[in-house]
Amino acid sequence: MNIEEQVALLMQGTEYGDEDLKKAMTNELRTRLIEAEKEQRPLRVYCGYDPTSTDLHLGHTITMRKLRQFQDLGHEVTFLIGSYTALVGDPSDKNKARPILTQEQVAINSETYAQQAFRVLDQKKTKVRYNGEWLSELSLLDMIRLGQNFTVQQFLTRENFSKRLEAGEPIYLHETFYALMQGYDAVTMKTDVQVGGTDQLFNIIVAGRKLQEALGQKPLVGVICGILPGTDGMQRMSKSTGNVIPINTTAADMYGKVMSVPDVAMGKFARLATRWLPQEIEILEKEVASGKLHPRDAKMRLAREIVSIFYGDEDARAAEEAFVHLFQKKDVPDEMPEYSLQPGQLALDVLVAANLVTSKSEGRRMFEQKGVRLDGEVLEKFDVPLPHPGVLQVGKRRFVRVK
RNA sequence: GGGCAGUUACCCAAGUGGCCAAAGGGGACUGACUGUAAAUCAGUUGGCAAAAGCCUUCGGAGGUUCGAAUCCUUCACUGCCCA
Repeated sequence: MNIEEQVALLMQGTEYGDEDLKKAMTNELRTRLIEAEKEQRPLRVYCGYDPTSTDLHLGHTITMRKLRQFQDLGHEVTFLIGSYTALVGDPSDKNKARPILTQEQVAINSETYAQQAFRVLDQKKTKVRYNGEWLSELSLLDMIRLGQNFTVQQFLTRENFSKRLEAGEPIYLHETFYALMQGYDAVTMKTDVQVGGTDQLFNIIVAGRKLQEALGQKPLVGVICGILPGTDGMQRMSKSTGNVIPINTTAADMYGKVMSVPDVAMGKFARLATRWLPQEIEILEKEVASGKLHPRDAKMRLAREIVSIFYGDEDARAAEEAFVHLFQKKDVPDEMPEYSLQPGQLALDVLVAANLVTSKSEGRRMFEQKGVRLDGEVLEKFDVPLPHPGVLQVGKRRFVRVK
């Protein structure tokens, strides 16, 4: 791949909210790549992760995908675990009381986190480090010195803070430390390129670069990945909005969840979550735009690609088959939880006992709304015993095999 | 430290003694239509109950009242202004 192609790939899916900044970063990246090639050395690339949660979803993996691209081009990638920054909490997800993690928790979380990450990253080529390594060494005086490089105004112009200021929401002092700590990470590792999400724009572009410059290093290139929307296609994928595609699920579930993503978000998924090259995506989009390819079929390719990243080609193919079987041919899935019917058990009670609904009231509503089916037949009555064993379905996607 | 305002269901938000399980919006769910897409339409959205109804919920605790989300006391949290 020539340098221009590399730049195109590495900048794919990035978002800076400012064309000039994007241009500047693109140019700097190009320069760095040329330099590295000349000097025969890999670029030092990193992205930091706070191991606050252990359930990774697709949204978490977009920066990993970006790291992987660098890896594949021969650069040196560090998977930095924010063992210390996790204690502070990123201001970008405010208003949640964040439990202070103990060292053990951080260790455990990091372990599972990394495990899931290595489905995207090449484990052999990845350095794993913890920022507690150097951050715990900082004295108060060191911290003050770092702080001397920044003004309160710089922080207040940050959208995240200015919005809250305007809305009269709290901004805690410690939240400003977070950026400093991250900047210090970049300095310590003599970073060439830092990858992060748009929520990290400030931390990377302002804090990291400025601090490196102040301490005599060449400021890093920030590669800011765009936000992956969730299954609703609009909002950022996050657990709290309930629109996530988890990593630790089944191939079939993942396939289905990708299929439920609205068409408009397909481009973002393709650019952020697949191994596809810029030209390939372009061709795909053209075919859809010209009507040559049905959007559904394009999405099926997308779903298959994403599933195959995490579960391999074989499982991805099987997931696709199951999907066609289930939704396009309106069949029932092969695998589903089972429930043993108690003699004389009322239909409503079966729903509750089999965890198809969370309360009897909800169950009643489902009956009233004709959302309950037994072997494909709508059940009307809930206060009678379940007529016979079979596949019990609530809504479109909740199934239990009653025996 | 002082003054003022606020805390309502998943989220935003109305409600200032009974007609309040609590308006409206968003989200979510169900049904129709479809490609598990979008858009649209109809409905549901605390729990128990077939229903009438009963129970729990408006930041926490206590009180006034026949009756409290609404009034009083106190505690906690947040914002604004002053220091």
